[in-house]
Amino acid sequence: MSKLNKEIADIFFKMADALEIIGENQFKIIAYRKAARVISDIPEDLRKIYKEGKLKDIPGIGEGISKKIQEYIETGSIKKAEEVFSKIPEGIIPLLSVPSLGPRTIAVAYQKLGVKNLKDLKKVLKDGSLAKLPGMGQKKVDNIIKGIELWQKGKERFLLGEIYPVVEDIIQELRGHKKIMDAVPAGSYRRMKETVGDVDILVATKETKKAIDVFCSLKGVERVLAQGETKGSCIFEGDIQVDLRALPPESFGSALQYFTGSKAHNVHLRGIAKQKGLKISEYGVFKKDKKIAGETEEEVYKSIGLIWIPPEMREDTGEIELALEGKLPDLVDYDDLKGDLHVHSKYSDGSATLEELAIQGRKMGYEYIAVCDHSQGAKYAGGLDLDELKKKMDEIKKVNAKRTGCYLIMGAEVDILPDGSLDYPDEILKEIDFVVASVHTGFKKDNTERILKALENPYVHGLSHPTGRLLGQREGYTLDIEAVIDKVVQENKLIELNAYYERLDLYDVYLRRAKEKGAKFYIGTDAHHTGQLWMIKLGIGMARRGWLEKKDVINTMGYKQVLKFLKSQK
DNA sequence: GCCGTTTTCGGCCCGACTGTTTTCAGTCG
Repeated sequence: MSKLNKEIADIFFKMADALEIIGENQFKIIAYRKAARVISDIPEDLRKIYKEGKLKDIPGIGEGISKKIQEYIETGSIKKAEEVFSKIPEGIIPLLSVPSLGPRTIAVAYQKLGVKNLKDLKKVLKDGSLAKLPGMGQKKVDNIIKGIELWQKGKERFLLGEIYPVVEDIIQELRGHKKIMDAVPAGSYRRMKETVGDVDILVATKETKKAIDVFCSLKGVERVLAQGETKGSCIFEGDIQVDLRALPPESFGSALQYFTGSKAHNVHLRGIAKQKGLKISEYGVFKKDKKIAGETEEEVYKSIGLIWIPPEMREDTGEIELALEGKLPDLVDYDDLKGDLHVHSKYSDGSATLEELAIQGRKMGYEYIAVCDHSQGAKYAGGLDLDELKKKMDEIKKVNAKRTGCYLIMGAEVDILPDGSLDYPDEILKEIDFVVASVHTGFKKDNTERILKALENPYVHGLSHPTGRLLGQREGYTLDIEAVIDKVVQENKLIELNAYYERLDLYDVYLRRAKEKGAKFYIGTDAHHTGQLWMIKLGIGMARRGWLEKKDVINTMGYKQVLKFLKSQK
């Protein structure tokens, strides 16, 4: 997302929050949130769209908001927004995310008790003054106090890759139980979002209470928070909260659809249902009082005239319109990949030998793994000098000749130097079967020119972790991503979808953009030991979020075909 | 504030639960 888009989206998000506290019309608030979300999802700079006079073509942006965008582009601020923000203190807006505390209560606390921030709020909770106000009471106050504790403890979301193995284990265990007919994770986890708040799992069962009891006594459970008839909630190792909902099979599909979200996707679906005189809830699709669907997700979608939409696409960014026409993309699937195209070995900073990688690759059902170790300048990561490079080439030939594992492809992750040249001379690059280039230094500067130049090198196949982001640690480096994508396409190069759990780079918004522009992709885990190769699943999830199809991802080719393809690129 | 095969005005997504009440407002997912 461009810097401008982010600034404007942030203002609209904040406006929605502020208007909520002020008590503005609910639908106006929804409109601002929708506009903010849509803007966050647009890869092109709003300035460009504005100049083309096409702001109002963006769904969710009409007369009022387009004028405000124009005002921001021309003057750097929005009068209406400043006016709204001046009405309420800065410190109370974040309080909206405290569980059990909503905009109405915040407004009352501000107006009647002068609460301006978290500190003030804690005071009026403690001294009993909030409890005395009409409509309030001790129980409400207690819940808010608990809410604040929860909020302060668990502000950050988990990275998908941190919780993925834990959740997969839970799912396997639940599925193994005879009273449980099916167990499926829902929510942002199922949509494969790169960060996840808490995890919702749904089970289909005729004995809901029993299923909840099974869940609450799983081996990984550290603490049981709630254990009722249809819902259970536990803290698992690593402070991961998992909620379980047990449902009868006849409403499993509608519940799964409902709890998978996203919220925006569901709101849109309900609008369509309503137009048709139908009603969707977690219990099913209803025509008047008659239930017409609910057992499977497929029939829920079908009942309102859509084909089933893969969970990773359910963000209301155009997938519903396509599903109405029956024209969804045929997404790359979790078992489509024939190999991993970015792995490190002991030669640089990985821990596995070449043979170990080959053997593990075969176990995973791969035809090949590309071993892309660091280049000579990357001293911090044990980059290979020219002698080591030669040695590695020989060893790869030997391992491949033995056929004990999958094939290894001789690769290198070559540093892009500050001037845009590469960290091996061309006559060496020429000998390497798969050359990916990446930036590992100089994050503060604008890296566009440097990357564009590197992409002109005839021996480079692809660009690795293009934005350089590290989730929860740093934003990507400054980069004109549109220019980079254009260059990749123009030079017939590949873009990496780096599946390492902290990277997931490129990510959904830009993947879609790059696909639209005709780019091709490879997926690599950037694994540094064999225990990280499973992360390919995170990469495929992200690919699906970016609407990539099998034909867009070269890892779907077999060994010979992929080698041929790489040769054809030079 | 957005939007349009019942509409340029009058709609805009649904149900459960909780806590405060005695018919409902607020919060959540």
